[in-house]
Amino acid sequence: MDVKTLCLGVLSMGERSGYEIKKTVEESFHHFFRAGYGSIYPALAELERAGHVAGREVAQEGRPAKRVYGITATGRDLLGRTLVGEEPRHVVRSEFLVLMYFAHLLPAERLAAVLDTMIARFRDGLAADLDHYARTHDQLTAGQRFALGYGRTVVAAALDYLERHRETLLDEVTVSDASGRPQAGDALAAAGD
Amino acid sequence: MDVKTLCLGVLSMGERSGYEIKKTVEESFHHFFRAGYGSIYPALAELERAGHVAGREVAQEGRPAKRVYGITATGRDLLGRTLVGEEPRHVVRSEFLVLMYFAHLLPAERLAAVLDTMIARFRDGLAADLDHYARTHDQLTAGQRFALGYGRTVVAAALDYLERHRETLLDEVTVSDASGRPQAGDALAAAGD
DNA sequence: AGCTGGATATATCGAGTCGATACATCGTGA
DNA sequence: TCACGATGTATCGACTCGATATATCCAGCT
Repeated sequence: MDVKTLCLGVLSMGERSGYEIKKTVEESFHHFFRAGYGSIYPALAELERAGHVAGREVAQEGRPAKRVYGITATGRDLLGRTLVGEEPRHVVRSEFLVLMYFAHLLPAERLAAVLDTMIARFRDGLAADLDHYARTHDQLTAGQRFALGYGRTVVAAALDYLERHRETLLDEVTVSDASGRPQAGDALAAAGD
Repeated sequence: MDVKTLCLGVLSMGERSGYEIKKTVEESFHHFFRAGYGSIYPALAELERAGHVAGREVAQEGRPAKRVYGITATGRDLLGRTLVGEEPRHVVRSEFLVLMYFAHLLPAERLAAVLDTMIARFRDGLAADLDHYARTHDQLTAGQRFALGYGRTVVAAALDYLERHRETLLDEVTVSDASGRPQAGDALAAAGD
């Protein structure tokens, strides 16, 4: 599934501009999908060229004019066929966990800082999520509640893991650093070659 | 962090060919990172050009010759600096959850099939993971145990959520379909193309 | 009055990634 | 013998990401 399909899906819930599509994705798909303008605008252009969406200019007072897109009948058809036809992918790409995998190459302060950053990020994300859910949950479909609930559950589990293993990891890494193995900070300081 | 850094990291654990790097990533980073040949081979070529890794041909009997790379001193230095300097990203891209978000556009059988596919995938992944962990856990560093444990915990939480909400979602979607709203399967059957 | 920062809005470019594919060698089992 | 799968290197097009440019308007500060 590419951003084209995502746009069709969002537009199936109502007319939106490119900017507003990105806002919707950020709010509703926060935990499991993202899309930048560099993907959205070309996708919209291609969809319009193919007749799956129709755009029209909308003047606004107090802010720039926008181009609002609506999904067409063929667009709805394409969306249905794409959702049925593609196998469901689910990919995690975590540079954070790669960093943790190589924790023994990091200075202890850096390790602690990274851990704290992620804990804060997950906490904030969860709070924003809960807030968004509370404001909208009575208008959501079963599928929307399911997807949002999944994200919330998984992030909560991740946060819990981080909080419960932070100290242990920090201790173990410090101990093994102290036991003779050189740490990256040292190597760096000595690296003068 | 790009695949170049990933390669340096893997090579810091020992010499490997491009093919073997991919194997290592699949085994050890299964839950949180992946890299294809289309990224690994160019990364290796660029790293060698810059002097961060050194490659040599190794003949093998009974299988094709391979080109094995080892990390150099400047490579180790670059790895340390990169791991310290980059902010930790963590991105999930789940077409599966987008699909669930739009569950009301899916025929019930398709929805059930997608759910079952994901449950099976997570179950298998978890089993392979447990197996890999059991075979290697006494040689792992604290950071490696932490990263692997994170992956295991999060996948287990996801699997649990899926198993506990599968029936509910299926019921709710079926009910709302029956209550008059047309479903994608109908639209598709009527579309005649 | 003037200036800055931030939200709204569209658009593009280069760098990097992904998935598919091509090619080649060798062992194993039908 | 012959297809298949594992090992191995390599590349190409399509797509995505992140940064950046441009522009308008409001709110708040000096």
